[in-house]
Amino acid sequence: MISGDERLPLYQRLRDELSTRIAEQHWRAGEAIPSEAELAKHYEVSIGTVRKAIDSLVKEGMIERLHGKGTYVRRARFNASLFRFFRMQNLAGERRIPEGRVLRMELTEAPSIVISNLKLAPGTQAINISRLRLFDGNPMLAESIWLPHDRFAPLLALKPSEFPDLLYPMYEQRFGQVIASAKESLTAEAVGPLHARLLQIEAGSPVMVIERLALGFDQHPIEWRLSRGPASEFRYHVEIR
Amino acid sequence: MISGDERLPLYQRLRDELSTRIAEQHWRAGEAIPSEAELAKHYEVSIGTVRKAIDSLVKEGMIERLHGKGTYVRRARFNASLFRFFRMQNLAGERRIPEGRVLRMELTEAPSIVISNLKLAPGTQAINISRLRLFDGNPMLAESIWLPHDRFAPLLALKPSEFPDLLYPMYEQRFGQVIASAKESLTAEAVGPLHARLLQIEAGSPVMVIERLALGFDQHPIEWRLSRGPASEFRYHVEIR
DNA sequence: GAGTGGTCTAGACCACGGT
DNA sequence: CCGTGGTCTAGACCACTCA
Repeated sequence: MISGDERLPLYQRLRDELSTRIAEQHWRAGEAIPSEAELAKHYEVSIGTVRKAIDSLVKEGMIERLHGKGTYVRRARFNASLFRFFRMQNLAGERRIPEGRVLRMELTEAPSIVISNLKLAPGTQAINISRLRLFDGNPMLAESIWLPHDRFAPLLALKPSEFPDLLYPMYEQRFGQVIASAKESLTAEAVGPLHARLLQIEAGSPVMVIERLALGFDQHPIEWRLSRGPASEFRYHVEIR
Repeated sequence: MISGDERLPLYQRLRDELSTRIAEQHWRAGEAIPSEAELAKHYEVSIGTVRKAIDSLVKEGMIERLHGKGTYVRRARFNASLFRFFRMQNLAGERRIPEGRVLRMELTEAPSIVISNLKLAPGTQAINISRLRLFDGNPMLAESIWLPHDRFAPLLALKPSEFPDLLYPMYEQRFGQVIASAKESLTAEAVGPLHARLLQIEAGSPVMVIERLALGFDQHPIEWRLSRGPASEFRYHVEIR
């Protein structure tokens, strides 16, 4: 027996049910969910219906099938996504993780664009982190990261040197905040004096501007960041169908 | 009876079979393919297998299901894709088609980047079109379009004023070249003197550079174009999962 | 009402991963 | 060997479109 709107198809209600369970961390990231046969028996539906529900969750990237082993809740895997931006300069096409250097962190009143993106109440304070990403000591990206205070308060106790290069795994381990998807938007602009200095490029030269809103499984906003990098180092690829 | 590698699953061989038929224009764009029941009978497979094959073609965007009507071969619908780049400045979020003004067309030796993208033999000549796209008379995009001579030779007889605003429908109607997908890549740069003049912007201001390789159903390259537009007018959106 | 795609079932058999 | 997901079948019934 599955709850939910009776008018919806069974496999969709089952999809919602499983999706909710995963979002609630009933099954954790990296763990296997019950087998298809078990789910079919428990929810009293045919195995074909279970497969259809699971199919859609796989397509959404929430879970992962491993033939002969089971169906697993996916771990956050955003590490690679950032690399879509970087021009692969290394001959081997290496995917090195850029060094992350935190310049400043403060609790401050959130500007309106952060308020609306993180869905905060007007006048709320939020955590703002300024960070530089570097390859071989060369600045590649200047990031301004905004986090809601209520979910990330303990973060303020950290020293800049204690931040890891990749933040999302830390969000998951220390705060239980799993990034499931993100929306990005890209523009370019002539660099201003502040970022020209940070990125060590000539004032007025073109920079790519990347806005990213990172969301949890239940679509609630977790982090908003604005990044700038020298345009010459960026190339973004898309396939249109 | 379905041909193809016996080791591949049935539904995948059926997918390939249907895909080939569509690419060969056995069923034309806009027409319906046979019903699921008919296909199941003809190929002597169960209807579930037919549905799985059709599912994957739908996901690829080659065909489209219309409940109660049939399954149709998709028409090229690239008109909308270009708009992903434009900042919607109109309050209503209108999707107007920008005017296309052909500045120059010539048959000339293809540069190496065109050779490799269009898979031409070295030293081959190709058709090059310079075109400006405008909104309300304001230049938005300067395009340099490259086409293989063998497929598009009759195009050279056209006068600049005879070109339509949208080229892909013309490719389809006059040359039987259907654009099925495209690969794009985005960068930004400081504008050079030539494009500054064309786009009527200040020399050195940032422009978005969009490279697009347009492909047919069988993945052969049909058109390569390089477009530049003022960065302030562009915003590109992506969802990462 | 005839014909289409959409949902759902119950079960057989295969391919793969571990023990 | 067992348990997992992957393929495939044959058929019932529903929802939608159009004449």
